[in-house]
Amino acid sequence: MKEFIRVMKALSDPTRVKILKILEKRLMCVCEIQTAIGVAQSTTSKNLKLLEDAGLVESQKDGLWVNYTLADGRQSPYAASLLGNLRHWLNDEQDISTIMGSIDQIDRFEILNKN
Amino acid sequence: MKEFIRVMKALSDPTRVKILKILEKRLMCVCEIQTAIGVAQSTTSKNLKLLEDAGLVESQKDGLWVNYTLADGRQSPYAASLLGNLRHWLNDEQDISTIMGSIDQIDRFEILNKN
DNA sequence: CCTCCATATCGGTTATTAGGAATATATAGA
DNA sequence: TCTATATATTCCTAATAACCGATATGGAGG
Repeated sequence: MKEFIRVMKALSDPTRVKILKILEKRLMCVCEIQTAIGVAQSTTSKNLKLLEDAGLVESQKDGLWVNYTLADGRQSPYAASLLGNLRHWLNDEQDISTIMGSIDQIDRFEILNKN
Repeated sequence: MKEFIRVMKALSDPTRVKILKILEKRLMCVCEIQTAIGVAQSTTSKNLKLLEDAGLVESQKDGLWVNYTLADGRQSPYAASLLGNLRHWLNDEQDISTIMGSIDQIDRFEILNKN
């Protein structure tokens, strides 16, 4: 039950759903994701942690970067099923398609974090 | 997006998931559901409203009773898909199977609301 | 060792949510 | 019309969640 609830909770926030949708396109580091969805770095990081705990995304360190991808679904059947559904869902949403269209212009080497 | 989020939010609470699981067995009125899951009447009613707004359950008045059933899915494709998945999911959970096993002993004509 | 940079974590604030008790609504029956 | 009953709604409280700014962590390079 807890595992199921964790997945549903992770999916019940627009910011996190947006993250999952852009990761359908390609692997991204935290700062690229942050740029794409437009929230603070700490918020991005925390949301990614929630998604990872739910088995929806996976991370891999690469030097200073941490690259996130959609999970392969081995950790949670609920996550696997929902990730599959999400591929067809929400693609027509204005919100989502705008963000997904902007991804090609996002490049980690051009991102400077302003503090 | 809002529709999707509503469904996910509705599914991210154990009490509401329990309600959906017992409705897989049969149509039930509010007081039967309340008895099955063991929360206050107002809580039951409120959770049913959330489930109905998400397109996961439907209600029909029958005199004083209001009977709830799982929705047919016409209102929301997200709800339809998740309801389908839920049928196979969580059946082995201790929590769930106990509640589902108790349903046969619940009868609206034997329920007295103690205030 | 010192600094820079990407990411993670902490602290605090505000908004949302779940729950119960009490009250309101509506239907059925005397 | 009066009463009893099932459900919905309101009000309040406690717990949870989302967000940001600030700080901590840890790898890379000088």
